Parts: sequence; C-alpha cells; structure tokens
Amino acid sequence: MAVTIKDVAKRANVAPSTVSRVIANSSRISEKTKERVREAMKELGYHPNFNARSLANKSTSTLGIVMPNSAKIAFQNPFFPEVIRGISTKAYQEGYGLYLTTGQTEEEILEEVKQMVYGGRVDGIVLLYSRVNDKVMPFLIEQEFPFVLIGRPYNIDEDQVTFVNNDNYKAAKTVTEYLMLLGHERIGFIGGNLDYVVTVDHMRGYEQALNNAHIPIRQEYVVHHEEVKEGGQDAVIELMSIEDRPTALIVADDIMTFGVLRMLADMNVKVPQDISIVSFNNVMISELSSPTMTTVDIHIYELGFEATRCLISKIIEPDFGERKVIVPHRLIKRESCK
Amino acid sequence: MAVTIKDVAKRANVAPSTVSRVIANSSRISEKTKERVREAMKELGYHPNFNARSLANKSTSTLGIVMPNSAKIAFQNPFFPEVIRGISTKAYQEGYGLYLTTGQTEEEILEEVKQMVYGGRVDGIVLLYSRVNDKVMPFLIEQEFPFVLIGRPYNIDEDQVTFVNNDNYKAAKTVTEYLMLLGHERIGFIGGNLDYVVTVDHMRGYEQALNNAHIPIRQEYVVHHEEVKEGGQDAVIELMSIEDRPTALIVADDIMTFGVLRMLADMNVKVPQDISIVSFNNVMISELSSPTMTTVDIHIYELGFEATRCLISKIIEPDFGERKVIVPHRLIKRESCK
DNA sequence: CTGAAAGCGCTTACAG
DNA sequence: CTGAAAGCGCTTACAG
Repeated sequence: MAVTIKDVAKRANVAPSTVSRVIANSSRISEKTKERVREAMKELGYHPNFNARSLANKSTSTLGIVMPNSAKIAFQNPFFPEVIRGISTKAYQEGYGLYLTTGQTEEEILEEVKQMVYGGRVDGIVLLYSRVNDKVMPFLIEQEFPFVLIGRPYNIDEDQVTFVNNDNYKAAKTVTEYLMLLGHERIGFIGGNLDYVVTVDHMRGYEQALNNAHIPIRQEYVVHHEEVKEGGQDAVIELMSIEDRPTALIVADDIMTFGVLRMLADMNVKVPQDISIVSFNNVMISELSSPTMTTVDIHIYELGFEATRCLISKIIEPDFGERKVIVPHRLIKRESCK
Repeated sequence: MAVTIKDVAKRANVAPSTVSRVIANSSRISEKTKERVREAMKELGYHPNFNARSLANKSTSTLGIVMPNSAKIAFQNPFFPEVIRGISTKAYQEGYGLYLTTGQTEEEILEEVKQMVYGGRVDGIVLLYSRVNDKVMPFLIEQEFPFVLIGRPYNIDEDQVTFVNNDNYKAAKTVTEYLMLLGHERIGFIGGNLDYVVTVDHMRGYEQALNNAHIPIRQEYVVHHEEVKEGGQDAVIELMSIEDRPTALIVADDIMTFGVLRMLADMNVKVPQDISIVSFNNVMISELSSPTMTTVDIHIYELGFEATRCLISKIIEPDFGERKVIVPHRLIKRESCK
C-alpha cells in the first residue's frame, strides 16, 4: 500500500491535519514542525494522492484540451501540435496538467466535455476551434465553466466568452492587397471548411479587399476543402480548369499549399513565374517547400500560450483578466509570389 | 452544488449503495429498481464525480502519455501527432481518457511520471520513445507500474517490458540493400539523435548491409542530427563537401528529408538524377515533396493503437497479454530514387 | 435483491 | 501553533 498522510503523521508524531498543512506550506505551522514532517515524508517516500486531493479540494490542477472532431483531419496539420506546445509550456509553468479529448464525432466530444465538467475532471478547458453551430461552447457558457476559445465566437455574444485569436479578416485582406499590389487581378481563394469561423473570416477579408479595389468577385475562383492533402490538389484542378485561370492563389493553410505546389508541378505550372501563392500559418516546415512559401505567420505557439494564461487567470479569479486577446500576425515573404 | 449519489438515492427511495450498483449495472439489482434509479438520475441530471470514483476505486480510466523531452523538437515531427491519434482511437474505444506530460527536460518529465504513478493519476503509461540511459523506464519497472514502450528497450532485459516496435534494424538494412541494388556504393547516412534506440538500430542495419556487400563503411558518410529542419540541411552541407560525394542518402525521417531536398535544390543537385534518397516514416506530407519521396512506411498510427491495446490488457490482467509486438514496415517507392 | 457502515486519502472549519 | 472531527462523493465487503 502506498504511504499516506496518516503514516507520515504517525512517524512525525503529529496529527494528519498538520501534515496536510505542511504540504500546503501553511504559515500557521512552526518551522520546526515543518522540518520534522518533511523529514518523515522523505523517509517514507510520501507522495500525495491526487484523487483524494482533488475530491477534498474540488480542484484538479488539470486543464482539458478539446480538439475539433476527427483528430484524423486535425492532426494532419502541424497547427495542433504547435498550439498544444504553447499550451503545454504555460500549463507546466503554472503547475497544471493536461487532459485530452479522444472523441471523433461532435457528439462524442460533447459527451466527453460533459464528463470533464460534471465529473470534476478538469478545472478549465481550452477549445481549439471555433465552429459555426458548435454545441460545446453554448454548453460551457450555460454551465459557467471556465474556458477559453482559440478562435472567435460565432453567433454568440463576444462578451460572454474569453478568446484568443488572430485578426484573420485583416490578415486575409492584407494578403489579397499584397497580391494586387504585385499586379494580380485574378486571385483564387482556396479555403478550408466553411464551418470553421477562421474560414469565414478569411473569405470576408478576401472579398473586402477585392471590393475596395473594384474587382468583381468571381465565384468560380473560390473553392473550399477540408482535407489538407487531397484538398489542395483537388482545388488546383478545379481552379486551373477555368478558362480565365487565376494568376495568384490564396491558400488556407501551409500544408494545403504543399498539395497545391505538388499538383502545380505536375501540371508544369511554375511558381511564382506562372502563378503566385500566399498561404497562412507559417508552420515550421513551410520554409522547406520548393519554392519556399510566402505565408502569414499567425504565431501558433503564442495562441496556445496566451489562451492558457487567460484560462488559468480565469480559474483563479473568475471576474478579472482579459476577455479577448488578439495575437498579431506577420506576412513572411519568401519565394512563392511575384 | 452538483447532484450526488445521495440526491438520486433519496429521489428514487433507495440507499446510496443501490444507486452505486445501478451505475455499475450490477446484476444483483432488479430491473425494476434499476429503472427507477435511472429515472431519478435523468430527472436530476446526475453525473458521477470522477475523483470520488477514482479514489474509492483506485483506478482512473486514464492513460498517461509520456513524450520525449523537449516537445519543441518532438512536435516538429508529425510522428507524434500520428501515434497519439492511434492511442487516442483505442483509448476512446475502451473508455479511457488521456493525460499528457508537459515537462521539457528529462528531470521534469521523470518528476511528472512519478506524480502520475504515486499520485494515482493514471492507470498506465505509454512511453513514446526509447532513449539510451533513460531513467523513466527503470523507474516504471521498479514500481511494477503498467506501461508499454513504443520502441525497444535498451540495456534492459526485454522480458521485463512490453513494447511495440518496428524492426528498424531490418528496415534500414533493406533500404540500404535497395540502394545497392540500384547500383549505389557510396551511400550516406543521415541519422537522428544517437541517444534514441531507433537511431542505433538504423545504423546497425545500414552497416550490416554494407558489410554483407563488402563495402567498407566510411565514417565521413555518416552524420547525426536531432533538429529535423536545420538537421537535414546541415547534414547535406557536410556530406556534399566530401570529395567523394555519396550518390545516395538514407535519411532518418521524412521531415528531415524536406530539409535535405531543399538544400540539395539550393545546391543545384538533382534528385534522383544526381543523388537518390530514401527516408523513414511515410508521414502524410511525404507524398507532397518535390520529388515525392521514397520512404519506409512504419505504420505510425498502428504503433499507437497496438501499444494502447497492449497497455489496457496489461492493466486489466497483468499476467497475460503479449509482451512484444512488431508492426511491419513497408518500402513505399516514389520518385526520389534511381 | 437491498441497506448500513466503513473506507478511499485528502482538506478545512472549529476549538483550544 | 496544533488536533479531533466532519466531509468531499464514491465503492464494497458484510449482513440480512
């Protein structure tokens, strides 16, 4: 059997409550006693039982991470490992552990979130996506459970949720303007799943920039795909089949851009000579493509880090802390635009 | 306050113990009572408290995932998301949750593992790496705590640990032989960190194949790097500076190969015309390089899935179950060899 | 088939 | 500064 607080108490000749206070490093215990108790803990190899603690405390020092449905698709994309790295770093610093959802469908995930919340399995949750018509967020709001969203709430009053996001609208607008500045007028747009808010924002930015320049928006220049691998490739086929081919492409995400580049190479279309490409994320590997890609660095790590910072402060003092953090983005110019 | 077993008991006019038995679906409770209790649970919106359960049960239905130190480096590589996906799938199927280490250094991680084990935070652990002189594994063995290793134990009796691995030795040997069959004799080897057992195994396979063919091993043809991005690029510089340049390269991992291809392109060395390349892993994105890469598919997802299967069976019945699973590998021929 | 009671290993008012 | 006791929300022998 594991050694408990009682064993330590006996050994140190004090009451269990005293041992508990020593663990919490209460100022009401004399240094002398503390020493003695700590000695006993060492000798016996005492380690606190986490579940007992959580039960008595009603707090777990654990944060839940909720991934979008279908980790299959999600994990294809280095975005997630990188946010998690940011989350992980801050969580470690503050003494929190990490608990991961494993469900694949939306219903499974909602069920898991309910378990986390009702079961007292975590103290707070970071939501790694914002999806149109998502059910997880309304649930969390209704329960008044501490959570932070990476992304932007959609169809929900912004004041009700703490979130960390990029200005994706502006990023897409800037990128479109950048391409126009380079002389492009026929600009294609390869977006992600339209259920995700980020996709919606990208679209709006793209359209706004075009509008401002009085360039008509052509529906055939806009395609959406979820799968990053096949998605990029399929999109290229669609767009390159148009008579009036675009001379520039905005791609939702770097990994998709790999697919785009691959397919373009197969078609013997040269980048950037024949077509320019800008994408989003600046994932580590994006500087290893041929040609290297021009992309918007959205500071993924920071998104995770900041989200965790906000979440923890919300757990500790629910009524203070920022409710909204916008992480700046930056256009990284490399070889794929002309 | 959350609704507890007591509230349900009152509502259903039974004792708390009966409610508990209904939750566990004990066969000793009549269907009629079960119905009544379930009704009450629904009406009150009862959800079991996870920590209380774990405490009474001494089991958590949670699996710990231990990542190699420095998630920074680890998470650059799609290997990890993909194993985790495999783990996640099986864990979900069996009703287990996932808990992640967050530490960066070896000491931090060991400390976290101790907390997991002593604190009763998880029922078992899957170790995502096997490292020479690792301290985590000896600790787990000493504690007789259920764990499974993805990789191969090193300097530890194989009978003492359950592990899931590829035959990395054979894979490297085959790959080397494949290149020799294509006519190559000057074959370079770009390996990962020599602290990892997989690297050691790759090396042995490479050397063995060369030996069998009576081709002398040249130390200058062998380089090691940990960072996948810079690593690949640095390695190329080293190898291409040799007077007697290799005509083929074996690269530890696909992402590294992206760096290698990038650098080779910068140097105007054509793949596969001037130099052939084989690598390992067959990560999703590896079919998107230019040229697409020939690589060994090690079935990463399956490694995670199998490991979790073994772990759970070990938790449930410690004395049965396989102790060793070798996941087959397969050479995927694409465009990078000639 | 069901209940009363003890116990899992902590924490925390309350008392002194 | 320290202790005795109650409580966190479950489970599980034991008894009937």
